[in-house]
Amino acid sequence: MIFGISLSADVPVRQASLRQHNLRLVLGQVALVSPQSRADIAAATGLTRATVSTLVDDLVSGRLLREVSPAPRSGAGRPGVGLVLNDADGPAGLGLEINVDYLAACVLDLAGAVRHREIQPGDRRGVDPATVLASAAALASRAVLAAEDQGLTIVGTAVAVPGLVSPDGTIRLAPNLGWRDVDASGFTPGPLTVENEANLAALGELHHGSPGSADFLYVSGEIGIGAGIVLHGSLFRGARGWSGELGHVAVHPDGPACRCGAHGCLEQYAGQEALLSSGASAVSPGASVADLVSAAERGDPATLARLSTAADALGVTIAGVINLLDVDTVVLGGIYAPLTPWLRPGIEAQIADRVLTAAWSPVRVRPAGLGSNAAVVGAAGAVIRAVHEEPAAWLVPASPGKA
Amino acid sequence: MIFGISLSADVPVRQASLRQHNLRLVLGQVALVSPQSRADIAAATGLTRATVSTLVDDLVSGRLLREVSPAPRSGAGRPGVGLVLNDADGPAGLGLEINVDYLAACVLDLAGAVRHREIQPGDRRGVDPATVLASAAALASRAVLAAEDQGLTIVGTAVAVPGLVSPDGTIRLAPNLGWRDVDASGFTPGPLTVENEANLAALGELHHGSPGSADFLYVSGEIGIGAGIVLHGSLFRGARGWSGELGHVAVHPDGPACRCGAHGCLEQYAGQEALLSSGASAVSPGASVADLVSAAERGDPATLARLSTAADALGVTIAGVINLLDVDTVVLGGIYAPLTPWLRPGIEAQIADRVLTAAWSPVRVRPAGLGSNAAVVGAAGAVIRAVHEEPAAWLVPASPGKA
DNA sequence: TCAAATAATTCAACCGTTAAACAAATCGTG
DNA sequence: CACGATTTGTTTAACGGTTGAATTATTTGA
Repeated sequence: MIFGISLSADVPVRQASLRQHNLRLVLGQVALVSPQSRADIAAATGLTRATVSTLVDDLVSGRLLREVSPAPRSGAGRPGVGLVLNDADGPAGLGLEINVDYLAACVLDLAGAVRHREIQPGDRRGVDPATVLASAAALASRAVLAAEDQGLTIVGTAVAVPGLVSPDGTIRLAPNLGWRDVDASGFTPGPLTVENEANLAALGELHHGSPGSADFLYVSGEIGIGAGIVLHGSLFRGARGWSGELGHVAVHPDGPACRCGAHGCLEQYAGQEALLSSGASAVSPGASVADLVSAAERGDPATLARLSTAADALGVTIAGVINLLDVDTVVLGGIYAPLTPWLRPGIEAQIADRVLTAAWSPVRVRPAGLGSNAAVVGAAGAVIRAVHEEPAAWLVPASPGKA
Repeated sequence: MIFGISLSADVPVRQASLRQHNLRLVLGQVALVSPQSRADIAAATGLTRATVSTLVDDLVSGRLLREVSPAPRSGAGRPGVGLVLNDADGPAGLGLEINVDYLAACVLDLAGAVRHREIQPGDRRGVDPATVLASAAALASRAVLAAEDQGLTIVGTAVAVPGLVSPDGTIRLAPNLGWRDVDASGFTPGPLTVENEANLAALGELHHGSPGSADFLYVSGEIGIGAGIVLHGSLFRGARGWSGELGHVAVHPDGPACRCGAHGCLEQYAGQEALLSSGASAVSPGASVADLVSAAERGDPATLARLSTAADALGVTIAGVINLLDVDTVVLGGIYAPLTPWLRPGIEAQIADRVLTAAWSPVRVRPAGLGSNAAVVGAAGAVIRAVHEEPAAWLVPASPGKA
C-alpha cells in the first residue's frame, strides 16, 4: 500500500506530526519549482524563514535535498543558495512492468528523471508465471545495479500488471496473460507494490506526463482496455482496488459475446483484436499497431471504417463516464495514443451528443504524453512519490563520519 | 462550499491547526459513541487525558458538547461525567428541498436528530422560479422559528435541487423544473449552499441512513434519474460539481430519442415517465408511484414487464458503473426505494453477468433507508457536518455573564 | 472508616513555530 | 575602495499545545 493517504483524520496529532507535515510542504515546494532559496520557500509556503531553515537542514542532512552553489542572481543583497531535489546520491524508485508482449524496468530519481530503462520484448501469453517473474526479477536486479553505479539507492519497487490486483499483492485475474491468483508479492527484495497497469499509467501521466487536469480518465488500450481514474489529483482505486474495468462496460447490451461471458462489451468494438484481426482489409491478420497507423495514413477505407466504429464505441462509453464523473479531460494511452488523430473525432462527436454539460464546459481529448512508457514510469514515480508524501520516514540518518 | 476538505496539503501548519485537528477528533469521537467520559475519549483517540480535558472544556464552553450527569456505572472508582453532542441549545442545520412535486424543510440538531420537518406538496413544473423560491423562503423562516423555540440556533442552510448547480449557487439547468440559470444563492438569510438533490440524498444515506459501505452509488429515481457517488466515505462531486448524471448514460446507443438530444438514455427506460405513463396496463396515465406498487403487488403482467425492462436497463448501467468505480453497494432511492423488490432481481442479474469481479466479491443492492426524506435530511446533515469538520470555527464565544 | 480504584485537573517540561534581532554576503554609488 | 542599502540565513527569547507525573476528587467494597 504505497498509495495510501497518510494525513488521515481520526488520529491524534502531536508536534511531531506538525513537523512531518511541514517537511512535506517544503519538499513539495522544491519539487514544484526547482532551484529555490530558503527565502523563496518561506515566501511561497507561508512558513517563517527560521522554520524553513531548520526544515531544510533536516532534509539536506537526510539526503532528500541538495544545495547548488549560486542561485540565479537578481538585484542587490546576499545571494541565496539554491536547493534542488537530491538526484545525485539520494533515494530512487524502481518501476517494473509485466505486460503481454514485453517486460520493462525503469529507475527514476527523486526529481522524476529517468536514470535507467530496459525493455525486453517477447510474447508472454501462457508462459508459466514463475518464469516470467524470474525474468522480471533479473531485470530488477540489473536496474538496482545501474542505480547504484550512479550513486542512487532504490528505496522501493512498484510493478505494473495488466490485471486485477488484491491489496496483498496477489494478481487475482490477468485474462490476457492467462494468470489467475498469482502471488507476486515477494519476487524481488525490498518493499514491493503490485498495481494495475492502467492505474499506474494514469499516475505516470499525472505526475510525469504533459501537465493537464487533475481530474481525468486515462484510457489504456492494450490487448484489453483498462482505465485509470484520477480524481482531484489522486488515483481512485475503488473500494477494493478494482476500478477501471472500462473494457467490459456494455456498449450494445445485446451485442456479440465477450470472453468475460457478457455481451456487447467495449472490448468487442475497440479492443486490440477487434482493431487488428477482423475482416478483410489492408491490414493482414497478425499485423501490429504500426501497420494499422500506416494503413490509416494511407487512407485505407476498411481501416478507417474500423477505426470509426471503435471511436464510436469508445465515445459512447466515455460519454457515459463523463456524465457520471464529470472529468474534464480524457487521455488516450497505449495503442490509442498513436491512433488519436483517427479516434478523436468520433469520440468528441459522441461526447458532444451525449454529455449534458458538454455545451458549456468542454472536454479535452488528448493522447498520452508518455506513450507506452506511462505504466513503468508511473510505477517508479509511485515509489518516489511515497517519499515525497512522507519525507520524515525517508530521511537517511546522518552518518557521524560524514556529517 | 460547505463540503470542502479543510485539512488540505499545501498549507503551513502551526500549533493552532494542531488544536483544530484534535478538537475535531474529540468531537468526532463523541459523535461516534455517545455518552462517553473524558477518559474514554482519551483511550479511544490516543490523546492524553490532560489534553482531552482542555479540548472538552473548549467544546463545552463553545456549546458543541454537553455534560450529562451520570455515566453508566461499572465497577469501583470515581464515575466519569458523560459527554454528548449538544442537542439542547447548540447549533442546528437547516435543509431545504425544492423538487418537482413538493417543497420540504428539515432541521437537524448536532446529534443528527430531526427536530422539525415540513412538507408542502404541489406541482411546480413551469412555475416562476421567484415564486417557488419565495415559498421555500417562507418554509425556511418557519423552520428557523421552530428551531429557536427548541433552543437551537440555525448556523447554515443547504438546499437540494433536482439539477446541475454551479459552485456559486446558480442552478445551471433543472430540466424537470424547467429552470435554467436561476440564481438561488441568497434567497434566505445566512450562509447557504445549493447542491444537487441526488448528491445530498447520498450524503443523507451515508450519515443518517442505514449504516453500510463507505463506497456506494446512490441512484435517485425522480422525474429524472440522478446519482450520488460516495467514495471512501465522502461525496464525489466531479471536477466541476456535475457528476452523477446517470439518467443520460446510454443503454442502447441507437435507442429512442431523449429530451437531452441523445438516443437511448437510461431515462427512456427507467425514468418515472417510462414507468408510469406508457402503454396499456392496469396503471392508468397520471397514476402515482403508489399505484404502480399496488399493481405490482397484484401481479399485473404489464406492470411487471415494464418493471423488468426498467430493471434490465438500470442493471446494465449500474454494472458499467461498478466495473468502472468498484463500489460494493448500490442504494436505490426516490421512487426506486419502494420498487426495490421488483427491480432488484433484474439489476442483480445484470451485475452478476457483466461485472468482472462479481464472482468473488459480491455487490449489495438495497433500498434507501431514508426513503423520500434522504435529500432534505442530507441537506441539513451537510450543515451540521460542516460543524463537525471544523469545530474551531463554530465555538460560540462564552458570554461573560453566563460562564 | 479506610483502602482501592478510577476520573479529572494541575503543573513543570518538551517541542516546534514565530517574531525580531543579528550576522553574512552582495550590489550600487560616490 | 569604502560605505550604505539590500537581501539571505541563523540565532534567541517567547508562545502555544501536548505530554507525563503528581495531585485532587469521587465512588465502591470491605
